[in-house]
Amino acid sequence: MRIYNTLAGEKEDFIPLVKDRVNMYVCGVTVYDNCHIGHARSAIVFDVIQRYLKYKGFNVKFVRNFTDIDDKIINRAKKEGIPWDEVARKYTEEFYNDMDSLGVARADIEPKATEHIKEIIDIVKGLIDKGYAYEKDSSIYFEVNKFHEYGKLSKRDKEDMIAGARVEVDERKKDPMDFALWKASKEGEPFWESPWGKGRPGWHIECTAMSIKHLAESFDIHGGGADLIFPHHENEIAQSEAFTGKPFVKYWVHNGFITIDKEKMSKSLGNFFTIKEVLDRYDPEVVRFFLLSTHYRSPIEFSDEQLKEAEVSIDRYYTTLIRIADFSGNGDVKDKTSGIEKTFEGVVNSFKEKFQAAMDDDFNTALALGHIFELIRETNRFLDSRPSGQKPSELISKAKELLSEAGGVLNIFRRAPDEWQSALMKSKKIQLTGQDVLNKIKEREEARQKKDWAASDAIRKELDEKGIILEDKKDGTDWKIKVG
RNA sequence: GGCGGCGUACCCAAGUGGCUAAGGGGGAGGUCUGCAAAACCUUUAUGCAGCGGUUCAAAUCCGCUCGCCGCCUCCA
Repeated sequence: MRIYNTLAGEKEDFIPLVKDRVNMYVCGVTVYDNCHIGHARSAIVFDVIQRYLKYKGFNVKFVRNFTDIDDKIINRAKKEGIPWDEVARKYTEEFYNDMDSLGVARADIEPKATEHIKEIIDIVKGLIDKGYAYEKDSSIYFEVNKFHEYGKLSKRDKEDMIAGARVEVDERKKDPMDFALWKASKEGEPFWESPWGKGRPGWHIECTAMSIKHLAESFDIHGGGADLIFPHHENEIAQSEAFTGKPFVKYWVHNGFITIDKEKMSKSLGNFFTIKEVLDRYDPEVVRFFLLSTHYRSPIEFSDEQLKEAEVSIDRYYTTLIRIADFSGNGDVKDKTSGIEKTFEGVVNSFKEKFQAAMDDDFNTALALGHIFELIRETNRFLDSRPSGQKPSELISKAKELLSEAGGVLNIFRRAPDEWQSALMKSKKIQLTGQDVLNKIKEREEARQKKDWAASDAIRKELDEKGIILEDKKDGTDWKIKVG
């Protein structure tokens, strides 16, 4: 297995610190507002990574934190006129609502910053004792100059950054690059007692405290969005390695951004969609599929067109499932082994290997989906050849299992076709009920018996305009939701 | 200004030295059908931003040019 390691700047063989075990920490969200679709990408990417590692047989311990104390939370509380911890509680709940919809599994441990104040204070104390941190006006700062490897993750040196002239000037710091480990609280702000007076933790220190506590001083994978590389993860490395004297993380994994008109989706630009807004129009599985159809490190352009394509793709899967269910095994081709069967057998037998090879190569979900659709196409092709006998039945059920297994890793393709149809009715806000449609089908069938094609086609057209497609089959007429 | 990434068909998107450049969507033609839909078949990049170079061999490595984006500030 190979993983792109931001620290190394290239793909590396994945060798966990302890054989067969993976300790993994992913930066979660700051709970001050509803999540947007960019948060969904990060959550889904690491959800799939976590699922795949478990699928491969690793004993995975997955930690994803909540930042529940921060300037943004305090500001939000002021704005809404409610207590800061009420803001955190509310948006933690919203986070769960969104992530549950999207099929993002709960992490094994989901720690909160405010539940680790003691651990944070201990680490800050330790850093002061070791000479890496200093106090100024009851706040504690990490002295970046003392940590000589500073910049090794983001690949830059201090001079470059200062030349950027965008470093915030804070008179209390010895050096503009120094960052706060502990912030003295201002009047009216939330605080915890500390050896330096009333204050609260800085942003970066919580991840050091929580990852060390729940995983170890050194662990395997640390993930998050690419925008966390600097300063957040760079600072985590500095304070963690200064504190423990050990390498902090072996593999740093970062997901790319979602863009709108080629620009990064972000709160400050205002060009974002919340998860709730998107889920109002598309089924969660569609969103998930869309996000997995591009490699996790590449930017992905958010667009209706692409979401509709994802919807069509998923529908193709469920349509094939229906065809498989309809397969009787009593085709009229008595033939032993056709060329089509040989091809199908080959695709079935090589699928798992190809799927795993794709996922083993830095979690290439886009390639994995390509293999999935090759299998779907071959399954349809084989079904079209109307095979009969036991071997075809076995091959088809094996194909079905393989699709289901791969879908399980990506956490898509988990429903029955009729559940998918119901979900589409909801997301497309179709007003008709199933019974309405059946009545129309019956009416049309009567017209068809009389060979009144005009009346028959009028009904088809009427339903089509309402988003319903009719499919005439040998033993009756089926209907489905129009996708795309 | 510093650092980094990207540019593959009409659209999306894999592919980072070597069989005929995955897969999906769209278009065109066809099979099937009362007509459709679905499915399948054929077709849609002698070429991977451009120009040079390395190599027996490059979309893939190197150099330059053009274009786009990100990070350097809270940010998934």
